[in-house]
Amino acid sequence: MSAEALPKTYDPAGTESRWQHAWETSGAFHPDPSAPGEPFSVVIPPPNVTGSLHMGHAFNTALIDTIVRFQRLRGKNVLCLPGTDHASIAVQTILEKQLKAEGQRKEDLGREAFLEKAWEWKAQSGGTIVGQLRRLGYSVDWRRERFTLDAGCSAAVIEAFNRLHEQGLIYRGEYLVNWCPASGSAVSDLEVEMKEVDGHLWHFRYPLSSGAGFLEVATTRPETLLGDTAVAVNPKDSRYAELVGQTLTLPLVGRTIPIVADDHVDAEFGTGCVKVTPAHDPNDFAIGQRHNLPLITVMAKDGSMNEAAGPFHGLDRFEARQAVVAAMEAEGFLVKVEPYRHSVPFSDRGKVPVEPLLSTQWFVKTEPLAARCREALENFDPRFVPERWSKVYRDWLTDIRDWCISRQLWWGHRIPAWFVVSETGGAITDTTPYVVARDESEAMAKAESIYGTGTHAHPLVLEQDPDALDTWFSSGLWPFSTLGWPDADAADLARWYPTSVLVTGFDIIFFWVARMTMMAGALMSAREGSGIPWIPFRDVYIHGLVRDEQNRKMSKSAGNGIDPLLLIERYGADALRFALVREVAGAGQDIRLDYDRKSDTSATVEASRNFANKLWNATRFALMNLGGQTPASLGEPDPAALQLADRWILSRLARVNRETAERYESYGLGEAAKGLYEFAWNEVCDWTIELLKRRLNPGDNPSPEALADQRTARQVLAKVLQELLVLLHPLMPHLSEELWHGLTGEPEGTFLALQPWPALDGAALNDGLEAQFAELIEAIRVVRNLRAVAGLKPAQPAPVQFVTGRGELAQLLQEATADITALTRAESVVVLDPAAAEAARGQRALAGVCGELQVLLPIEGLVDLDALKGRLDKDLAKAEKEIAGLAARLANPNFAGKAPPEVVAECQANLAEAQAQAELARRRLADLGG
RNA sequence: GCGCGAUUAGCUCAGCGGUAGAGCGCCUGCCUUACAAGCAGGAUGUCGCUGGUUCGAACCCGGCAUCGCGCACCA
Repeated sequence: MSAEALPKTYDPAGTESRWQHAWETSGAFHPDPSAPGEPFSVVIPPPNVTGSLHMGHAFNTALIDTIVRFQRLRGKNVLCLPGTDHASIAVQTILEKQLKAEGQRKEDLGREAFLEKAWEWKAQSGGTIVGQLRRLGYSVDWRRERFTLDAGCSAAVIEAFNRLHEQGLIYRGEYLVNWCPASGSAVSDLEVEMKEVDGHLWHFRYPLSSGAGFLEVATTRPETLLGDTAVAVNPKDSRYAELVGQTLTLPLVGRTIPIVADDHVDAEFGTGCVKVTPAHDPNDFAIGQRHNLPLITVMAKDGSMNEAAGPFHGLDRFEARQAVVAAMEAEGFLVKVEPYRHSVPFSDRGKVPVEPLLSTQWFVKTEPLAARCREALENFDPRFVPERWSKVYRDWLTDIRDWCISRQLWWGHRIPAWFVVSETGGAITDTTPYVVARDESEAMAKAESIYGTGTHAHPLVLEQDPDALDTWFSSGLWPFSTLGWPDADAADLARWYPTSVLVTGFDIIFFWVARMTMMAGALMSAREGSGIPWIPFRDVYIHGLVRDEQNRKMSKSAGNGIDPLLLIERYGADALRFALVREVAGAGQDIRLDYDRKSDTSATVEASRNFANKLWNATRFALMNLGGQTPASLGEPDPAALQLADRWILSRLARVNRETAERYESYGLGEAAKGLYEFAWNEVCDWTIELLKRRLNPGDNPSPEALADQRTARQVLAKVLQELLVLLHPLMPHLSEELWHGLTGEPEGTFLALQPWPALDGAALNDGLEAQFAELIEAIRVVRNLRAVAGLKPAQPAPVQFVTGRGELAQLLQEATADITALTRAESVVVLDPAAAEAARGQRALAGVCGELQVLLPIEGLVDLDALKGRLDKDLAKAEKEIAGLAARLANPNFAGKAPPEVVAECQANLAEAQAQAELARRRLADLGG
């Protein structure tokens, strides 16, 4: 690319798609497991195929891609593996909704046709998502793309289920589960959300069987009284002590139920009597177990009342509630109704209250697995970043309940269990025997070994469990199923397991992180003897959520999501990525992305776009000034030829190189982004380029010295820019790739993405020089400020005088005279010692002080006296304020006595300087007055 | 109820023991041949409140307040 061909503003659209295409077709991110380099691997959290990606995914993507691109530059053998998740319940909900709109039910289609539709949906949604990920510039290996329901992942699920079952970690049984009537399936505890709702507390009287009165109970769910099998009181409650053991007659039903004593009951709450419905409430279930109470289920799986509900049979649970209350009132059992605000469990997906329902389901026995994970955590395995999330993880793994993994859904992994239905008259019942196997023939073999081969008239008949597995069961295998497990010899698995880091939001620590570690504990710990860790990732980097301008979590369901593509089209993928990463700071907090919904604009992303444009123009400047040369053809600058500004920026470059690498390495991504932004914009563009301009353009008939210096300036500019582009590449991959090619002239088949991280030039680091240069910058700023105060036109030259008694500073200014002239439009630059300045006293001049330096602009006749005085007054006030503070501190004997000597010394030095400043300002003011 | 986080400039957020910072916004002046998506200059804060530790606290410790989140949950 030539300088002339470069437009003045950066247009991301074409550039980004071109490099995305080039990277992918060249296989740049398709690693070879046998290639050299320390392995570094990440499996991406697979997005659900429920439509399209939102800003949260873009955020996650930006973070992961920054990390893996950095590691690639560091020479690691990097695998970043993409994929999507089948999201069993979510997708099925979507599809059923679609069917409903067409007046159909999934049963009308049948399982096979329904699954066909689901796969069609997957193809469409998955395609959209993959397109979005590509558009972000994700440097993943698309050739290894996976889907949780693909053949490999499915084989892994079957194997995992079998092994866990063999280990006794999976069992089937009848328990109270969270039943979602909307989706007609059991869900896990994690898929239940407690919501505060305004309800009622109904107080009912239950008559004692003896006829000697009543007990009063209160409930938020009157319909469940039909299934009551006891009333409980606290054993220490003297009011009811003698009633324990007696019985009541359950109203409407007429059943005789006992009064039991149980610690769970809070005597202080309400009347101290609790109706007990073991088949419809988890606490009551526990009470029922302790007291051997019968379980009476009064509700069907669709949320309606069943036969056991007698006259209420067929009513929906909420209709039944009203009907039961009415009946109770009619019979005189209703005491009162109070408004009552309480928590109700809702199904995450179905958006309806879940029903605790007795049901036969498959479970994972979690405690042994959780214990193993807790133990590993003692050794910081995995290591959470920020560390505080490890406590959240550990707490959840403590007192964990068994995990219900079966779902009455079609879309998902069908449970690899076969019922021997010939033993139970051809139907699957709760007592039908079953075998767990890898496939039907293995199941048959297993069944035959137990039940015999059957007879011709009564053959052994198997039927696979119709239910599917919880999606998170397969997601839990993701870090190893994607690498080839259960094939123990899989090259990818051998090379890249355990993965290096898992990057995900704190909202799925339980869903995913903990499930993955538990699954790995059961399935990968066999490798323990080999010395390879089984925990599926070394680090877990937890990030926050993207929130909208009103601080709400961005989500599709809330309708406040922002389509990342909208911002990408407007500002470019790099700008969006940079904006997202730059907002990340500190300890995994949420980030707020400002966004104007009316205009679809974002000031934050726009600022990043402007930064991209700044880099574009800096490179454009270089191309116009390197005389057609490249960094390689120019070569490294000769250290002996370097000027002050050269040595400064090279020192800064080396420091930024080191800092940036450290920040990328330690997940300080936001800091890395901010640091590079400041370095590039302020130090490279505002100072270095401005300082180099003069030397890059030596004018007509330049001297040999000027030509040599031009070459040095070109070398410095080329080196700084090229290195900066590498450091920025993880954050702005497309732009940096484009500019790097422009700068280096490398052919398309070579990629910045695969270059080595620039070696740290330790010799260039120079603290003293950087401090000195900061003084020079300050001096120039003071001059510019004085000019602005005086109202000088920018183009108008003015003489500049510096006064300082510090020889070293004087020498620095002397050396930089040409630079100062260029950057301050100085007519002349003179450096005086205080004695010489004394002789020149009385001249009309603008004066300013900075540190031990006095800056004078003697511009007779042009001076606005008031402005001049104002400036000096300001300087004086500032110095006096500082003097007051420092003097007070030093006057405190405790300070001198207890503070570290270097702090005291610094304080004294600062005081002396402030006093000198104040003195200078006073004398100048006096001069003006006279 | 238990736990976690936040509270700093108009906005979004850094800073986490030694005299308060950035970006955006705002004010002033500039189309200076890299960039007006820009350049130069400037203003802006009892660092939530309250005790304590310390020579010294935005920073450490105790309490309180407000907001947010997670877990648990009493019918």
